[in-house]
Formats: sequence, C-alpha cells, structure tokens
Amino acid sequence: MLEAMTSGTGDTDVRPESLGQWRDYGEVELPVPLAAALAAFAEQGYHGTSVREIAARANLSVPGLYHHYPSKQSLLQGLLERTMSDLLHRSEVAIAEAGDRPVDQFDAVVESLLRFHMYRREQAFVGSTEIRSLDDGYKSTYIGHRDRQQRMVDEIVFAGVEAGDFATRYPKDASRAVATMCVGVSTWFKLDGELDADELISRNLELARALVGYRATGDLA
Amino acid sequence: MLEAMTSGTGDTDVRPESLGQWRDYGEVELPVPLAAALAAFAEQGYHGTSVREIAARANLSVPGLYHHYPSKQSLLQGLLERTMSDLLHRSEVAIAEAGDRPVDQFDAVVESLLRFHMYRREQAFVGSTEIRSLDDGYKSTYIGHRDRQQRMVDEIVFAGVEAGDFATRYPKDASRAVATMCVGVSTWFKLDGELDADELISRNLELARALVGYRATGDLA
DNA sequence: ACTCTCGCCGAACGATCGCTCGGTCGGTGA
DNA sequence: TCACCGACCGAGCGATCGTTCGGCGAGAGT
Repeated sequence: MLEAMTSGTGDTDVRPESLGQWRDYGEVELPVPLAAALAAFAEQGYHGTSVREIAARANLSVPGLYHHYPSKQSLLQGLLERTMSDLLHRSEVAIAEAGDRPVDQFDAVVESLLRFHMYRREQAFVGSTEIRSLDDGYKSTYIGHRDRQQRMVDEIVFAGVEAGDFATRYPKDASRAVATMCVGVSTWFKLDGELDADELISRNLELARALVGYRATGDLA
Repeated sequence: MLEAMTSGTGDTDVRPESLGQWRDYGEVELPVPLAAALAAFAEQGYHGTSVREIAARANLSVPGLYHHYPSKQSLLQGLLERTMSDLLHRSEVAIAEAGDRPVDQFDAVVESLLRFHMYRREQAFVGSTEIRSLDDGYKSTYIGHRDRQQRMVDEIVFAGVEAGDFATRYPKDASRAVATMCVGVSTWFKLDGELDADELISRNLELARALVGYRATGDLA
C-alpha cells in the first residue's frame, strides 16, 4: 500500500517538508470546556448530558462554564465546527498533494477520512450522531459542510470512472458506500485495539478500491 | 457452519408457497404507544423525547401510556427487541432458503439486511443509534443480538473465501464493511426517493460482492 | 343490583433541567 | 491607592423531566 500513499509525479509547488502534514495527529487541542463536552456527548449524547456534568468534567462551576460559552448548544456547535473544518482542511490538502491522477486522489481522501475517524474518533462520532441535536439555524450550515465532504469523494470517483481507472457501474452509490465505510470506523475503532491504525488503513483502502472497481488490486484475472 | 442453519440438502421440507416471505414488508405492525415512541425517538433521540410527547403522539394521557408500559425505558427496549427479532428472523430464513452455496447465502443476507434497513428504516435507525440509551442490564443482551447478526454475515464470508468464491484478503473487515454499508442505508434512504428499493438492492448487492471479492459480478440484474 | 376489572385521566410529586443573578477574588494600569 | 476587568462561583430561578396517586366510567360476570 505504501507506493500508493504519495503521488508518483512529484509536481506541485508545495514545500516538501510540509508534505503529508494532513497525516499528523497529535494530542487533541481543545479548550477544556469543549473537551469536557466532547467526552460527555460521545458517551451519553447531547440530550443525555447535563450542563452540570460538562462543568464538572471541565473542573468548573456552572456559571464558570457559561462565562466561556453562552449556552449548551454553543458547546455542540463549537465542537462540530472545529471538527468539520479540521476534517475538510485535511481532506483538501491530502487531495491537493496527491497530484492529478484520480486513483492517487482517491487513495488520499480515503486515507485522510480513515485517519480522521480513527485519531479523532470521538469528534467524528459526535459529528455524525448529533446532527439532529443542532438548532435549525446552524444545522443547515453543518449539513452543507458534510455535503461538501461527500462531494469531494464523489467527484474523484466520477473522474476515476471517466479516466477508465474505476470500473464501477454506480459511481454515486459506490462513493457513498466508501464514505459510509470510513465514517463507520468511528463507531467501533479503538486506538489500542488489536488492529493498529496503519494496518486498518491498508485494509480499508483495499476495500474502498474494490467498491469503486479499481483494477490493479490484488485479485487475479 | 452453513449446514447448521436447517436444511442439509438445500431445499425440500420448506413449503414452496411460504418461500421468500422474508422479502415481504407490509405496514408496520406496532402497538400505538410503540409506534409513537418510534417516531419520536427517530426524530429527536431517546433523551430528546419526553414521555409527554410520546403520550400525545399515541393519543393518550401520560398515565394512560404508563398503563401499557411501565417506563420510558421499557418503550425503548420493547421497540428494539421487536426490531432485532424481526431482523434476525428474516435473515435466518433468507439464509436457510438460499441453499448451501456461500454465494447464494451471501446475496440472501445482504438483500435481507438492505430490505430491512429500507422498509423498517426508523426501527433500524433507532436500533443502531440508541444503544447507548439502553439500561446496562438489557444493553448487553441487545449487543449480543447485534453480534449474532454480524456473525451470520462473517461466517458466510469466511465460507465463501474457503470455497474459493470470494477473493478478499480480509474477510473479517470486508464483512464488517458490508454490514456497515447496509446499516448506513437507514441514515439516508427515503422510500419515495428517486431510487426505488429494488434498484437500490441491485446496486448495493453488486457493491457488497465487490467488497468480498466475488468473481462473477458481470451479470445484469 | 352489585362488584370487579380494564382502560384511561387530571393533578401533582420530587428531581433535575438550562440558565442567571449577584456577587468574590486576584491581577493590572494609572 | 484605587478603580477596573476577566475569571470564576453559591444559590436559586422557572420550566420541564419521569413517574405516581387517586379516581372515573364502560362493560362483563354473577
């Protein structure tokens, strides 16, 4: 899988030392209240979490928490906004660095999606399960972000089919299945589990390729 | 593992007129209070739904609702129990009727899973999103049911690989991806959408086959 | 006629919800 | 020295939560 990770044609004007930064995931950098809300939301959901519990997890009193965030809803929105901009940014950079070939771009988004849903598991999980808890105003904005992410995958798959690299008869459905598979990782993956991140990426990349009907996978005939 | 289902030879003792009943989905048959709870849970989640709202949707007063169900939690459990036994039953029958070949059994479970997640969309959705809202006692039982469903798919994929029908290098991961893809349908599918059920089944069956590396995918559907 | 059960409800219980009022406290700048 | 500001909190607001109490009326059994 290694040769598929970085583009074969080293074109681009990007400074080499900054290449692949979209792969780096350090400790989560989140304001204490948001980190507290994240942990609680991931465990019990938005409506299952009380403001008092978030405050306690953040080592704050309830008014202390409200000093930083005006409402419980704003905690959720702040969380999802950071999550989405991080995900979108990483995906865009990954694609941009992958070069022009749809196959390479495909590997890049899929790897980026997978990494994010492993290393930012809780964020990704809350981001996909608590959409219905968002106030109407922000919900449409957020769904717009999600659609943009899906469209990034869609367009690469379409391009791959047009270029003859992907053989699937149903590009749209295959693309959705790829995204679904990646998002699904956040529902069961554990960083200290039996499967390490790189191995899982390698396997699911192969599965994703199979979904779009990529030719040069490990099968015979 | 395959012959453990029922028939040793693949057909015979099943009355032909009852064949394929696992494909039939009429109107949802649910006690009014459960149907009310289902609609509310699907829209706003368990913790986002009040007992008063469920009662109102069921055209009952709150004590009237409690006359039939002892608690809010029992509504959720009753709902998920019916959902799971329906799903498991249909899957088992579908596999049993499919005969001995792993390929046919695979098509059968996948079709059954897909149908269920389309025609029982709300049930399936609540069943996969509200696990964390279950009380500890029943939660483990329910997860056991889920695991059993996943294992049904796993074992068929393993058998298919052993028989040489499936070429995937990662049967376990492919099997999980197949299930994830089917479950994911419940998050976006609309019965009156642009894609009708049969067309969607046909497409996603092809995608599922691709995931496990099934060879002869070329036929029209 | 009487009782009993069944299906149901108005009213209200204590607990908890999201949120706010009116502060205290340790800096910082003038 | 002192006014000021940002960070924080104890206490409590009104509302809503899941749940229960005591009762009502229709119908079946005797």
